[in-house]
Order: sequence, then C-alpha cells, then structure tokens
Amino acid sequence: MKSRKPDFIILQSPGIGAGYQAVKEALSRRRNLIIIGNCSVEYQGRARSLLEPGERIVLVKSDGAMLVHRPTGSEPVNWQPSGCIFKSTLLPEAFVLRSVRKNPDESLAVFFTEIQLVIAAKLVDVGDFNLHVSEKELQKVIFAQPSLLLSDLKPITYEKKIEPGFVDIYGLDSAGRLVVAELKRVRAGKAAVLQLAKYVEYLKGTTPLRVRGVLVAPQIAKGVQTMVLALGLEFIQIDLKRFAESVAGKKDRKMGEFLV
Amino acid sequence: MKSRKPDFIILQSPGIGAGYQAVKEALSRRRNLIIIGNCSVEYQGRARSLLEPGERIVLVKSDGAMLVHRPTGSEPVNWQPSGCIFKSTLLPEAFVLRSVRKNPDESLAVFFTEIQLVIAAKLVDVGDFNLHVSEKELQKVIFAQPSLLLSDLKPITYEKKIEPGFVDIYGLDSAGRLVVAELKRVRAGKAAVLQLAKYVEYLKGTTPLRVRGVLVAPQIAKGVQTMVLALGLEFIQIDLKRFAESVAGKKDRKMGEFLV
DNA sequence: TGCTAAATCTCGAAC
DNA sequence: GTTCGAGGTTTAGCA
Repeated sequence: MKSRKPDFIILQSPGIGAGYQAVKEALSRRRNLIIIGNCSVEYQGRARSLLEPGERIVLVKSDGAMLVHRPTGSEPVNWQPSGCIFKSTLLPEAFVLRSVRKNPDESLAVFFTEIQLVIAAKLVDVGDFNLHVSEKELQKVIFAQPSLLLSDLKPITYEKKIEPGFVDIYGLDSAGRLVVAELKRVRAGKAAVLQLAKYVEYLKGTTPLRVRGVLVAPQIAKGVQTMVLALGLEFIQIDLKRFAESVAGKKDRKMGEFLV
Repeated sequence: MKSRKPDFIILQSPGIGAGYQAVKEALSRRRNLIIIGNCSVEYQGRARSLLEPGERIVLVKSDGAMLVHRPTGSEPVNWQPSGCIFKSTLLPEAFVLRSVRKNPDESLAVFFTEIQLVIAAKLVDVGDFNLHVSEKELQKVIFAQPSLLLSDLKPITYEKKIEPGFVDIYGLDSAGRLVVAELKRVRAGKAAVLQLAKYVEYLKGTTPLRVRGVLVAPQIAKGVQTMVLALGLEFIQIDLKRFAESVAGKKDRKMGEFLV
C-alpha cells in the first residue's frame, strides 16, 4: 500500500489576521480549504439571504466551489458553485471571504469574527465514479431487451421527441399497435400518468395506428391505478433489481469486449 | 467580543486504528466530524454507486447527516441525510464508516485505507437564517399590496388550490373579472404560460365571471410573449428589487410591532 | 447559450 | 406517513 506524504497546513485558533493570511495563501495555491469559525453570511443574487453569526464549517474547493455548512442538515446553508472568483479582505474585527460570479450575477460573503481552525490541503482524487440504474439506463436496457417489459414489444426508438415532450420508449407490439412507454425509477404518481396520457393523446392525432400507453415503474401511488384504467392506459410493475442485474450484465459484456 | 474555548480533537495521520477510535468516540458524543483520507465509497438504495479510491473530505454532522466531498464540485459525490444510524468497523486494512436509514432503505459505506486527518468539533450555531424574495414572499407582498401589480386588483386569496394545481394569486378587478396571477421569480417560459392557461381554462368552466389570466415575472422568454397574447393572457413585468424593498419594509414593520 | 427533463434531488407543508 | 410543489434547486444532454 502506497502512502502519500500529507501536504497539509493546520492552524488552530490563528486569529483573524493569521487566518486571513493562510486562507489567501491557500486560495492562490488552489488548495482545498476548510475553515471552522464564528461567522455571519450574506448572499445576494437570484435571491438574497442573511445568516446571523454562529459556528460553521466553510469548505472551499480547488475549483472555486464554496460551501457553508451549519452543524446540522445535509444541505449547505449557503454556497457558490465552482468557477467563482474570491476576494478576501481583512477588516479591524473580521476577515471577509467573498466569492463572486457572473451569469447569474451572484455574490457570497462570509464574515469571520473568530477562526477556530484553518486547514489547507492538496488532495489527489482521480477515482472513477459509477452510478447505476438511472432512468436513462432503464431506457437502454428495455430498448436492448424489450421482452423484459412486454413479450411482444418491438422497440423503434427511445427518448423520442414529440410535441408535448420526450417519450421514453416508442415501439410496436405484435397487434400492430403503437406502444408508448413512460418509465419511472420511483413510484409513479399522478404526474407520470398525466404525462403519458398527454403523449398518447398527441400521438392519436398523428397516426392511424391504435396507440397503447404503458406506464412502467416499480410501484404506483395508491389511487392512481384507477386513473390509469380510466384513461385507457396500462401499468406494468418492474423489479429494479432485475434491471440492475441486466445493467451489470451489459457492463460486464462491454468490459469483456474491451479486454479482447 | 466573547470568545469560546474550542472543543476540538485534531488527529493528524492517526492510522486507521486510532482514527477508528476517534471517530467512534466522536459519533457517540454527537460531535461534528471531518475526516480527510483515502477512501472508496459504496452506496446502495434508490440507486447504486461505486466510487473508486481517492482522497476526499467526509463530513459527519451532529444530526447524523453525512457528506462525501471530492476535491472539486459543489455537490457531494455521495451523501446520506440526517437521522441515519452509523456503524463503524475496523478491518485489517481499512476502517469502514457505514450510515444506514430506512424508508427509503439506503446505506452508504466509506472504506478508509488511509486517514490523513480527523477533526471532532462541538459547534454552536443558533443564528437565524433569512432568505428573501422567494416566490412565497412575492405572493405575500402582492397580496398585501396588490397595487404593486395592478392598480385595481382586490385579492381574495393566494396559493388557492384548484383542480389543475395551485393558483398563486386569485382576486377580482374593478371590472368584476376574476384575476388569476401566476408569479415567477425568474424569467417566465412556455411552461409558466401553459400552467396559467390551464388555470384560466379550468376556472372559465367553474364561474360565470370573465377570467383574466396574468403572468407576472421579471422577464419573459423570447417568443413566449406571442403565446401569451394568442392565449388571451397578459404579461406584467415586475422589478424584483422593488419587491425586495417591500419585503424589507414589511419585515421592519413586523419587527416594530414586536418591539411595542 | 438556451431549453428540457432527471435527481439517491432536498425540504417543507398540507392532508 | 404520504403527497405535492418549490428550490438561489443542480446537473446532464442536446439543439
């Protein structure tokens, strides 16, 4: 196991002057920065916000992204995306870290009156990230193996653009009907049914074929099943785990091809 | 200026054994935790993901929220919301931090093979957070001062539930017409117009009154103006800054009432 | 650049 | 607990 010499700067309770210097230095070196301290925060841009003083964790990433985290909650209370420009200022009683971007015009300012900790670190991270079984992957799997959905489905295309939106799966069944499938990775609700109905209605006006609207999801919200029937649509329940296995199988095959 | 004695534990390159001990201790004490180290990450739940090894910043908050941040990007690569249950395990070559929750059934596991830094901190943060000029605030301001929108508007209610959705503002004008206003804080697009049209069509079927559909936004997407006219609707441009001032005014008044 | 739809969306409120 | 809609949504994929 190879170990890397840590490239860290750690300052404990440096005071706002030394903290300011360390942050400025870290920003110019494009280090990852963690600042813990008492601060208030102002945001101005698409909206405005004001956060009264308190102890927070401020993350500044090497690409310029900035996050202000309170001690609880999974979401940052304030943030700025990557690609922003920083301005740090030392005032008599506070160190101000300001991040600005254009389009949209937004600015985030953190006023530190007390700094408990500054960490500047150079992190190396080139690991691959893979997320499986997105809706798009579902589309591809069903397109490649339509029998997983309907035994007699001959898919024509997926992600087909029609006037009201994008149809997930578009094909023909053995009875010559046009099949329009709306896929949901999560429980299908009213909105999904209405979307499908919209597609079906539109297509009825553009083709002489009979149109078959199929809602595909692992689950359907209660009460929505009756709506499906009332609108002359179908609901097909799928098992995401089975599809995940199909995705894995496809990936393995692809990897095998790559290795040949 | 009052200063608080920092309640910190800082461990630099503790090794996975000592790191494991420190993390376990910090979790049991409900501290905020920052772990920097080389790790791989597995997520399983609504989807699945696998993140290959690399150096990351892992945040664990006192309410059980957990975030895995790569050195770039404003969003965490993996996360788990607050209220999760942690299980930490020490393996021969890795320290595993696992967060589990039910409903939905999800688990996130971080495998540290190297720990560069562990910080456990007790943070105090009770500062108020105020976000101004949200869509809801717009509604309230217009409801309180309808003349900002239309000189002759008598609002009846806002956030009115009708069959196709929620009408932002609902009122009468001096000509006795039912006014339905759809508010957008950002540039209004096709979707906003269609939503408004849907509301107007629905209401025409439920009232003998004439119905006046008003789209309210700081800007309108190009080409959408013609659609507004074609559908017999109106577009009213507003200045968000003016409304922000009204919001501020309202807040001041409220604060004044509070102080009396 | 702009638009559309998805997201492990998250968050809150109403029912 | 479920559902529904908003969000400084963000993000990714195309036209």
